[in-house]
Amino acid sequence: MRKYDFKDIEKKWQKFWDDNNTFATSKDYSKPKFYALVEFPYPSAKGLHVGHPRSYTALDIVARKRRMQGYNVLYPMGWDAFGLPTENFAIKNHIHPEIVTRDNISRFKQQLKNLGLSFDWNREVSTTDSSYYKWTQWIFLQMFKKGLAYKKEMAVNWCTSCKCVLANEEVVNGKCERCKSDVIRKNKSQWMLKITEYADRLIDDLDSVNYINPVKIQQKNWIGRSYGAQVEFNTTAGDKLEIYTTRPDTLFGATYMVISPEHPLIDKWKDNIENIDEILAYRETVSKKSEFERSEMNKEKTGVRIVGVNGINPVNDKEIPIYVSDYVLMSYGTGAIMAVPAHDSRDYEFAKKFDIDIVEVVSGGNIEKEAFTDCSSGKLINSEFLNGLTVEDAKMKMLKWLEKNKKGKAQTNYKLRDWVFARQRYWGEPIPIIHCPKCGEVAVPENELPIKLPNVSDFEPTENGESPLSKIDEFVNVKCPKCGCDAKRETDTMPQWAGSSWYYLRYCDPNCNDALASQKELNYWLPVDWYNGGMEHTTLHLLYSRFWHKFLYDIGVVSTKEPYAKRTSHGMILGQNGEKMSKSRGNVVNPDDIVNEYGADTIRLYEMFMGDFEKSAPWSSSSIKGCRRFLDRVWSLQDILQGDSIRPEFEVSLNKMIKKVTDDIENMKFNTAISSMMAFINEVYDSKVVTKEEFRILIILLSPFAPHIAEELYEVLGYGGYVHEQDWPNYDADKVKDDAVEIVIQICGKIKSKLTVPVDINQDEVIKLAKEDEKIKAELKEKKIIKEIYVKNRLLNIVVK
RNA sequence: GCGGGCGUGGCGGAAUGGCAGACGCGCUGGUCUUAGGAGCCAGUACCAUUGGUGUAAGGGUUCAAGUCCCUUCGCCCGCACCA
Repeated sequence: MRKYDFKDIEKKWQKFWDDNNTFATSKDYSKPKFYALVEFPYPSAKGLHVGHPRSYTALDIVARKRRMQGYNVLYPMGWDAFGLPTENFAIKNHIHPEIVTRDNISRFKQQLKNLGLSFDWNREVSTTDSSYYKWTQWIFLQMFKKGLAYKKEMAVNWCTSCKCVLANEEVVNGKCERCKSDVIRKNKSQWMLKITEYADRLIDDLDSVNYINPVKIQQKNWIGRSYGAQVEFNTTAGDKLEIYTTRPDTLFGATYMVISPEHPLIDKWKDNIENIDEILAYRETVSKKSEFERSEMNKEKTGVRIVGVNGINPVNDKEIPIYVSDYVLMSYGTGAIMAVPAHDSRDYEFAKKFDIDIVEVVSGGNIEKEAFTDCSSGKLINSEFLNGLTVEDAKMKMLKWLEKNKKGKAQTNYKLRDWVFARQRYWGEPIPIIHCPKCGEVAVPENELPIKLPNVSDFEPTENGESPLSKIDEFVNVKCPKCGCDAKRETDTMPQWAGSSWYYLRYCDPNCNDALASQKELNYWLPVDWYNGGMEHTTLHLLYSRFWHKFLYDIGVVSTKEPYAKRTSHGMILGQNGEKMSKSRGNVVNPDDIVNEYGADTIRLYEMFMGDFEKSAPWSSSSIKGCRRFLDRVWSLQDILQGDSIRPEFEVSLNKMIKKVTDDIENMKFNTAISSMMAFINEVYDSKVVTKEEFRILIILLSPFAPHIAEELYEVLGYGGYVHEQDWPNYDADKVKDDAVEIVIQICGKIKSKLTVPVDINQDEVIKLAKEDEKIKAELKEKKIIKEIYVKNRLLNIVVK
């Protein structure tokens, strides 16, 4: 037998698959389809991370298995290639981002090919190709036409280093998610997408998809729907002050009000407010705090009472003070609240500090000590017509009262904000809009798409924060498509999330010229059957792409309400020391090195074996040797090959292995699938023989995990054909059971003895046999049997006194 | 603070409420070898003498709990005053 030369073997089969287009998606639409999707990578200059293959190998295994089970499988790959790091790299090194992107893609592609992943490379897409972003722009135009894309002057998150607007989601602890620089607030007119219009559907339709639970929960929390009431309070200044509350039942307990420092009524009341200087000074201090400081400050509440204007509680006409405090946000609800210190912990803290009345209106807590916020127990008190009701009933009754007396109405609010959809950068999709002095914002005619990025040498952001595109006159100056007069092109570009919001649609028909993909292909392939990706994309990419899909559904482009039928998530791979891999920690593992030293099959196997797929796991350079050793042992089975058919005494373990591997792949329990194959070959080695058919089944089961060695062995052993063409083995349900089983005999739940009995024997026989057992006899002596519990093929528990 | 998850040998991790520690790493001993950082074989939770104890700690449900319920502690992730 020749040595297991993984380098030759892997090179040989990778070339074979490439030359023969082995994994090209079939056009045979009569077959059942299976669309497997993994998040396409951002091709950074750093190259592939060992985390990438974890996700890609997992669905590669599923895809390969499904092909062998007769499905028409689409398993594509592409590049999410617009984005800041490439642009910053380009600026620093004076290389055009297009060239940087091209080089990075070719490196990534080679690295992926070295892993033997069965992607259909004929369907490769890149978000930076103009034939691709033509359709990104097209989707934007459809949103613009439906009023979902709009411009708005607003305070935006401004990264001082990137010189760029960030979405709320991209700001982490007041710092830019990418470069960690300070983020400040800046007023700017920005393109926005009205994702809030889809908030309800983005929550409610989660019921129709098979996502792992944490993903559903995170999406729901992010959207943050709450049901409550909008209530009008009169003020002594005459103006009405609107507040939002989720606890209309506690209105009788409202002892003061709070408005946000940015609230416009402050300016209106300038002349009524006796301490206006103090209020404006407070507003000034607050505005100077960065978002980060503001959240750091949340230990101690601050605020100032407005002297000269009071609010009037609509339910009892009592005058109550109004405060200004930064614990109320202008961006949520109405920017004003009624404060019920007895039943809200923030209001409680504030009231204690400013010595404001605390009126208990729900019994059951101890308001001397803390706010009572529990809604499930307690009855209303001190609340006139609500007294004695539960919180739920009181809410309903108060809502009716408010509506009847025209003091308020039911109102649903969301934490979700509209999506800031513009970046003042070069390396992104140009927004296809023209600003005309007469017609305003005008859509670029669809036949002029794509609006290509002009090829320039200077892509540094401008000092005033405008996009570098604004410096290019021939790009900027155009005629208005409507009236023909001189107009200017929009120079902002789209955020990185744009291209990744619909890439799974393009894979269905990547070369389509007259639509983002043809109806026929979309109808056949949608929805994605299984989408795996990281938890870090749950609130950004996943939400955005669901939003775009729903919009495309509404305008008739796609026929499913949801893009992804199933969403799973892989855990992170940590460094050897259990910390996140990073250059600064010096714990980065380069997949190329592992492929070189151990081979692609070994790294694939190891990443699937290292632990629970959904949990993070530290890299171990010694554990990986065990996986390599296993492949060596599989290879060496050739030494003990003897005989043809499956030996009768191996029927059971073979069928058990088939069942285990088959089921475990579907449940993403790749680690135990592999361990069952390890256990099988250990058993085979103990018998010193493997037969041709036993070996063949093992090779087929192993092939999705370690495809190169499997192809090679299949060929070398002369089974005929290729392993990837074989049918996935079925197990025989009758043969996954042993003839005899070992049954545990317990006395009062403690194991006292074990019996080997024929499978499926009945309770009476087991009890009879147990009572003949010497150890059990001794245990039962002078004891009274109270109860006998028999679990078939497992145990007998005798309870005695 | 809120939401989610987790806590099992020296390590990664297995266990439809039914034999805790599968499988792998590491370690120990043996074997083959000029050699072994290769291979193969055996052993490997803890305490002790038959036997007993063990799944973060404590309590509960059950004939039976790593698994279900309650309390506490610790770690990880997400969100940060969302009224």
